[in-house]
Amino acid sequence: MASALKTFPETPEWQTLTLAEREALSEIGRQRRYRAGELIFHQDDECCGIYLILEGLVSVHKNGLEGNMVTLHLAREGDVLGYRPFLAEQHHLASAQVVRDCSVVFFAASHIKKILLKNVEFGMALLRREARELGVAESRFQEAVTQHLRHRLLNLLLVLKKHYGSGLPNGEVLLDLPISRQEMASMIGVRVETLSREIRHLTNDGLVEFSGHRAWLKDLPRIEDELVAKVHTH
Amino acid sequence: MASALKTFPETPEWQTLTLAEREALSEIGRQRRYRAGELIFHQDDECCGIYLILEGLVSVHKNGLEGNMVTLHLAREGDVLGYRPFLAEQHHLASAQVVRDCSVVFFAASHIKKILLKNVEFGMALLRREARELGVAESRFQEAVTQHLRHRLLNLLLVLKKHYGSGLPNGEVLLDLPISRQEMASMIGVRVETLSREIRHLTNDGLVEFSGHRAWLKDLPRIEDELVAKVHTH
DNA sequence: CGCCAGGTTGATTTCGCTCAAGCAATGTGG
DNA sequence: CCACATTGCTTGAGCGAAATCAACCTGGCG
Repeated sequence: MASALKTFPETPEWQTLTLAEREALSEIGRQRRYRAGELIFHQDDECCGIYLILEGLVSVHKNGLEGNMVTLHLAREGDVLGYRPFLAEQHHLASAQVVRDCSVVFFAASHIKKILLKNVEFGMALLRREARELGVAESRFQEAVTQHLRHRLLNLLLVLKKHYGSGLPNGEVLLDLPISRQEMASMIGVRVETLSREIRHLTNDGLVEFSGHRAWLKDLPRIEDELVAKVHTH
Repeated sequence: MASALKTFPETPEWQTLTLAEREALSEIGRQRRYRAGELIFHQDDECCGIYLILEGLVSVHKNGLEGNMVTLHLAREGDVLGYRPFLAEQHHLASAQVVRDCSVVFFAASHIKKILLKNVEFGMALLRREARELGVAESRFQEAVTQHLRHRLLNLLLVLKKHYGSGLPNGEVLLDLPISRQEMASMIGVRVETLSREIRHLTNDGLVEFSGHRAWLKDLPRIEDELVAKVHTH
């Protein structure tokens, strides 16, 4: 299965691998496809290895005890799933559900561990990656607890802009949202209805415009202003 | 400064160190004392190394743009501060403020990095530690966003119980709270007044009793029940 | 003794949730 | 092709939880 060889993404972690290691991984990686809606793994499942997404989109979410769900990540082409429980030697603490059809390669934990023990650079890269992820998680906690919905939504839009936004000639930005309102809501920890209302408010304020899964950021400077200055002009 | 040698805590990370490495660290570790209220490092400072707490208590908190503060950790004897920014190669994203007088050893980043590159087991232990921390952070986000104050407060009390609780003969638990209401409130992301009220509610329900910095968990079974079953009997 | 920080309480407001309905787009079976 | 479900999104009314603002304790401590 040499085809997988050239598919390793250009991330710091994979770049630390030697040619031999890449070839070995290509041999043992099990590739398969998932359709939208399928679960790649489920919360509380044992973690048997990691998943490299070659193509598609996956949402990683966490369920509370009474069905309360929160989305932790959107994982796309080039992203790796399940490395946290693998490194923590824990069961999965979240579920991975396919949003758009996926092609995924699975690497068994034992193989990755072997590389980790031999290739110090690989471990260092993972340490860095994890540490940054932890920083993001802590910021998100801070934001969830201190910031209003409006702020969190604007923030989410800017995050989505990175991957799904394209600049228009007039300076506005077009977002091709890959996810439903439900998913958006659960990323910032609110109900769908509340999200819907807040979108209306932003629209009324002339900051954005929504139509289905398309969104325009009409006034990027003002959006960014609000996020840093937090000047409420109501 | 061989005195520091025997002070390495019995955590998985330090246990991976060889005798030679411990001795080397003891040589280069700079020990000093901090008084309550002092800052060990400040958000946005450059991260120059890590801090091992030999004694005392430190609160790690993060400030938003408009003075909104959230407490991320309480670090005690044996805990390490600043390893996240060190591994992430970022500036500090939080401040560390002394709650109770501390004795702290500082290790410069370059020395730790040297060990990391030589001792794979040390790196693996850190990977595991970080990954678990990340799991905690994600759970906290989930909890902050989906759970009510009451739930979060009960949870906090059980967390504090681990280090500051002592069982009484009658089955109750006595907590010697090391922190102020302000600090408690900022750990669960609410205002002090709101915390105060919730404490009263819990007291009225016969679950706890508070007096200054002492708290009794009067009915542990019911507290634990509420946390898993989430049966609201109001 | 008065001061002051930390803590509590009360009144009011605001934000987001719940419950319920409506609506548009899509699918499905007769 | 139409009648009818289904699904995703929006809107409204009312409610409840926590924030805000303000006053008031309380216990150390100079």
